[in-house]
Amino acid sequence: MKIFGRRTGEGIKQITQKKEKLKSFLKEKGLKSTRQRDLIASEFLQIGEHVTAEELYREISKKYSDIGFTTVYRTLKLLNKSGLATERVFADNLTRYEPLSAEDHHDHLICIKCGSITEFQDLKIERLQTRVADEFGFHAMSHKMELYGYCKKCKDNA
Amino acid sequence: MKIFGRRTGEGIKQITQKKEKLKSFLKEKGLKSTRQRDLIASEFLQIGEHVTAEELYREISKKYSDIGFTTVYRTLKLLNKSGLATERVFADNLTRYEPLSAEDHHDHLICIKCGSITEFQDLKIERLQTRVADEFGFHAMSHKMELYGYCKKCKDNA
DNA sequence: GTCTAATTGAAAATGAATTTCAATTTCCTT
DNA sequence: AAGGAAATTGAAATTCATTTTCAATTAGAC
Ligand SMILES: [Mn+2]
Ligand SMILES: [Mn+2]
Ligand SMILES: [Zn+2]
Ligand SMILES: [Zn+2]
Repeated sequence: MKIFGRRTGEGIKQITQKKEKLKSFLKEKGLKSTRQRDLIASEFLQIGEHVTAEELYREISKKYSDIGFTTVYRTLKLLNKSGLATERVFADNLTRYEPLSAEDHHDHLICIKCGSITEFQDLKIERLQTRVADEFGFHAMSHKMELYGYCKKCKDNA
Repeated sequence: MKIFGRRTGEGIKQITQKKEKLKSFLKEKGLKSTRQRDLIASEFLQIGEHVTAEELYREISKKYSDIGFTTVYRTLKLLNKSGLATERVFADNLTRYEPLSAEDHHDHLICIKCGSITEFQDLKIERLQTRVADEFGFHAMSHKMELYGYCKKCKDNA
């Protein structure tokens, strides 16, 4: 099993690279590069966590009070379409976004006490999932797997 | 892997048994048995599928036009609390309910074309999930696993 | 610089889930 | 079998995240 460490915001070079990718995407689609999109993307990539539009908006507001919630919301949708972010909905039913590169599929452990989110990847499980699908003649395109419980910290403080 | 066939509504005896269980639950909690709760529970158990409150309400309305949506909604919550139903939220973000006995945990294959839902249970995967959790010092209480893709029928008709 | 189409932000709309409240019903007590 | 307290019901109102609308602004092609 490949263990993901805690997500730290990405390095400056990866951020620059991703922002280039966004620019290409925009040009390609006849969309425009704007100050807002640029700032929102930067902040989003820097945070690097699973954030809601609301959370990201509050963060951005501190520095740029002229950027509206709607634009943050729309930019996250855009990042999603461009492949730079994924939408995730966990048990609290809020839509969160996280930066994503094409390759790094992973699943989540979610603490029901403190809300912390840990990422993991387990190829054995992935293979078994494919096998299950096959047995039903089902062609799986994606999956969702989340484990809910108490994280190490919360378990120990109990 | 234990394969679940298509859910057919449950047998009359199991339904009766579950309705008894509901009655005990109500009495135990100081709640009341009512005509509405009885009819809603019956219909729900008979349908036996993953239904939304809205869907169940529409079904019930056909026979009993005096039963309101709110009561259906509240009764499903009640069935959930009493352990007779589980709440499930799939990718469409609607809350669905399905009859559940204490023992039969299972996960789902969901067709992104026709919406059909297939149930499966795979102990190997379950064990691996526990192992993943352990590696993180995480105490898993529950999990959610859904595979999205094309069911056999939709795949073949493509 | 001009022009057109895209973008922005505030406000309004949507829609599922939940709550409120007055009228009704259950069922425990006499 | 009444009486009465407490729970239930159904319609309507509310909540809350998400999404859409629209008039004003802006990007960027020419
Ligand atoms: Mn993640
Ligand atoms: Mn199921
Ligand atoms: Zn925790
Ligand atoms: Zn299908």
